[in-house]
Amino acid sequence: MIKDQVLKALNEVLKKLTVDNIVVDLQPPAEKIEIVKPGFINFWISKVQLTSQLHEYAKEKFDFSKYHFGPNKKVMVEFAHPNTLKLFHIGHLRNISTGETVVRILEAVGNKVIRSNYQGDVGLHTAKCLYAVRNKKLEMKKLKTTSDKTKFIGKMYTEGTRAYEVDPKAKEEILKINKMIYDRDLEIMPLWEETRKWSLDYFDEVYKRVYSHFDRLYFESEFYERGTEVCMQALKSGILEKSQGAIVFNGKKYGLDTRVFINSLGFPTYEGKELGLAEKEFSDFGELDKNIHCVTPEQSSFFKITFKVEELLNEKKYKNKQYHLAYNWVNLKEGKMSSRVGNIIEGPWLIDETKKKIVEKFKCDDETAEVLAVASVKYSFLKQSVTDAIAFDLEESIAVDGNSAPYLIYTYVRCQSILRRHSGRVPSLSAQSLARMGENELNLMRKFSKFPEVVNKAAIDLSPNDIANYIYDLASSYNVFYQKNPILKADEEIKKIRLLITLATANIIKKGLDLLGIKTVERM
RNA sequence: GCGCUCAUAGUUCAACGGAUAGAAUAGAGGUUUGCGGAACCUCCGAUGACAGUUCAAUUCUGUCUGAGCGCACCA
Repeated sequence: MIKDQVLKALNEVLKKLTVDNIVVDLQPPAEKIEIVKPGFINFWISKVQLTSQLHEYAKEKFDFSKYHFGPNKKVMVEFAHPNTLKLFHIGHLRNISTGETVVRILEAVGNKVIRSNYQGDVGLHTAKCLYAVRNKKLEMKKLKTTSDKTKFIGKMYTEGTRAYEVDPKAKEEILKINKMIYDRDLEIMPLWEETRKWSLDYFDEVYKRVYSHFDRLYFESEFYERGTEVCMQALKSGILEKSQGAIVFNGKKYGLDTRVFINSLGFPTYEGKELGLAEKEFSDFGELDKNIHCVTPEQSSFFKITFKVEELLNEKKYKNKQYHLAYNWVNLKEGKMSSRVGNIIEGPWLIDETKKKIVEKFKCDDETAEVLAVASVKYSFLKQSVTDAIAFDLEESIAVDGNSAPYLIYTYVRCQSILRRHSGRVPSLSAQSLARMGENELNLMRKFSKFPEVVNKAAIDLSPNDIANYIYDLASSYNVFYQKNPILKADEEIKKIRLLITLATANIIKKGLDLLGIKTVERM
């Protein structure tokens, strides 16, 4: 009974809409309006509107609506975060892919975005590695390439970690080295600096390979003095308190955990250093509306607390401006990666494997294979929600059909190929061609019109997978269209429409992939 | 013990209070020798359990089950 009444009511609404001529004023103008069970009014976008959009897209003009976090229109995205003397593994690869696309999406909706990267170059992990490196000066001299040096460091890190676990004497020694690094002891500094440089060179190669770069590299080693100072201030003003020889934040009254900022030896912990970092990040580039930290979810307690302390220190500067984008892990299907188990999958290695498979399957040249490999790997991460863990399967991640980057790029290349064959200019549509427009064409054009909405939603929700899923859906629809409708062999009026559609499809795929930080190729 | 995530076809993912729960992959079978078949089509197959809120629940709430993670001097 109620459902019937709803439909009746909607009919009244519809009548009213028509009577009041509201329909005429709709933007975009509606082609038709109809009532559908169980209670919807559907508005159909007019051909005129769709066609004008089609012309825009054919010219690569995309008008994304603006989205800002505040009046400065300025955002920092902090991502990548590899630690020196450790491997850049597939988790980092997901991180950097996510961070890079978030940057590009936020830029597309009108923000000035600063790319930053906070790297752990001090701490126990460095001490463990240097412990093993210390007596291998001769071996070090023989290492020439970045790749050799990286492998060497990886081996040393494993060795140091093992020694730390099984040999109490080694453990003691490593803790001593750790303190030496903090004290900038001249005995260890040259070694620390040299190996640190090796790591950073290696990271640079990776960044370049996946088309990322940073406006500022921050290092943990920069922040222990300033971090300590800020903690002391916070202690004075009662935000932090002393407890069992350490300086801590007591989170109880805020329903948060209690965490240590300065340990009982007087060293700042990760938390302590973070306060120094925040101060710097919020002043290096003027006023920020938002600082988005792209970091795994196990840090959520850590961020809740440091954000709280920062807010208590300076409400105006920090409140509601810090954001933890908890992108999730890449787990192996067999379980979690860990250096202890020795099942870490290195990022560049994964790209290499994918590349091999692409060369083998498609016989393409090295340059093309490289673009496709990076695209495949990035896309396999980005097509999923950032906040969900990925169950990583090597075979599947290097898959090149189905919902994959090669499929999207293939569709793009196919469009380009058609456009190349048609040497003439792609024309504008007349009223005559508008009349000849069929349902197949209109369906695709309706999909085009969603692109700006999707990008806007991706910006608001920080969800690049919306864009990935959208372009996949578009590519797939175009391929169906292509299968059923001849383009170059159609008669003149229809051919015009279909060429424009082909061009718009190619442009949207290219732009969409670009927002994901993925390159396209012209032939493959 | 307290807290935070998550649970959808065999598998990997979509669906952000609305319409017939979409894809990919795996499996089975196809595409009048057509602009790129790296494509396209058909079939097969799913909401962890029990309550509640709602005109309407995969979506919100509660309990349970299962998985992951975090809660004091690592990062």
